[in-house]
Amino acid sequence: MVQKEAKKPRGRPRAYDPAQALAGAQETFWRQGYSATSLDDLSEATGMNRPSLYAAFGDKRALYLAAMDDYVAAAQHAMGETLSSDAPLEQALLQVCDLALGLYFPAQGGARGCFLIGTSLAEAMNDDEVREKLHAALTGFDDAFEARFKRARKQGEIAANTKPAVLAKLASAIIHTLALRSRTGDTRASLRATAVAGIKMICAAS
Amino acid sequence: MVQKEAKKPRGRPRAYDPAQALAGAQETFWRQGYSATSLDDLSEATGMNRPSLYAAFGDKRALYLAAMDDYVAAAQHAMGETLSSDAPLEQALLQVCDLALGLYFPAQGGARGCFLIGTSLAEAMNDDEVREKLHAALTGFDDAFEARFKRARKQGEIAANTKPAVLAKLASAIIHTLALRSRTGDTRASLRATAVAGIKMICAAS
DNA sequence: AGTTTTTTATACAATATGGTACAAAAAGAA
DNA sequence: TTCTTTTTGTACCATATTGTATAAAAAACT
Repeated sequence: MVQKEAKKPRGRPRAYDPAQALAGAQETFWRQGYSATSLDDLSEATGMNRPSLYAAFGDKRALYLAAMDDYVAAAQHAMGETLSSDAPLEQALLQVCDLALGLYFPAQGGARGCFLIGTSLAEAMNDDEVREKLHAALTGFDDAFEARFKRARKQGEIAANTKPAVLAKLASAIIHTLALRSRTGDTRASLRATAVAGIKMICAAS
Repeated sequence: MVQKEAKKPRGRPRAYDPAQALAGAQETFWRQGYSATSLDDLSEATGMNRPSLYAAFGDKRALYLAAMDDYVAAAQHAMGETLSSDAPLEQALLQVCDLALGLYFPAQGGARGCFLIGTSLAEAMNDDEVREKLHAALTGFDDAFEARFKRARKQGEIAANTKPAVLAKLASAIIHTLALRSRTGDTRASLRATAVAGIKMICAAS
């Protein structure tokens, strides 16, 4: 246990939970996009009033960047966990796709696609930091796939003359098409079928 | 010739060219996104003042929808032309990717990615008509690929037991990853390499 | 109890934004 | 020339939006 309630802070206690507030803001950005989300929307989604929002996260842009970081960190972690399992390559890749589909099709509230691709892509041209963060995130996913393909090659799951970096880009392309299409009205089942076909092709070609 | 200047209209002549104005508005939406583009931006980009904009296109949303239609029609047309050539499958697919890359990396002004994926995806959650248009556009690209794969199967370019609809989705996935990544800072050369690898894999697996 | 510290809640200011009214301008028609 | 038609240009309105000032509230500290 990591020292819970180590010491009560001095002033009036916060009326919100920071992590929960960030999650609420993230959800709102996710659904509406960055520019189309107002501070009133964020205030309502977080349960925080305007001055508290500013004190806790800074301005709207800083809050969005924090939401990006949160999303990327969670996705990276989950992906890393999944790909580091002992499952065979094809199965592991499909598990990553299912992980993604789980994010894109939440249990309640209707399809929402990928937070990054759905919202950051539009802002990437207006904000260099957003673009760089997005680029770094996509590259990070590539790297995770590449590491798994390297292991697969070493373990003889795929041919020795295959290129892990290239296979990783193609695996990412599958994720990208899921990320897009899940936000446009495609069904989860149809996307999973595409993912299965893509993964089979990648593994068969290796 | 299709009767040029058939008859001069009655009132004061327009100070703008409608097609050129639409192109200017499209470029602005493309770079900044829908929500982040103001009427002042559009007024400057088109060279039209506000009332003329409204008279010609309706409100901001109608102008954006017109820009979507214009983009989709042009893309569909170019893709159809390219895929209807006598070029072998692999070459034709690569030509489509080069077509896309040409759009995503204009001769001047820096990379901008795909208009649809870069801007419509963010609005798709706020506007059903945008989402449906986007979905129809992506499906249209799928269909164009599928038609070419069907021809390839009939002509013996690919195996008889392949599924054109599935291959089309995977070809679209290649386009999608190019559309995304070109907006995040990837180089055109690196994306073309990914496209080549993806197309080879699709054709090899068939 | 009184002081200090931190957060909350309300209100407000400055600007940005979407959209429109209205008169002047530029053309053809009579 | 005079009238009609259509577009332009400016100004304007109502609202939305971002960001902040200020005082009350809620806690710990002395």
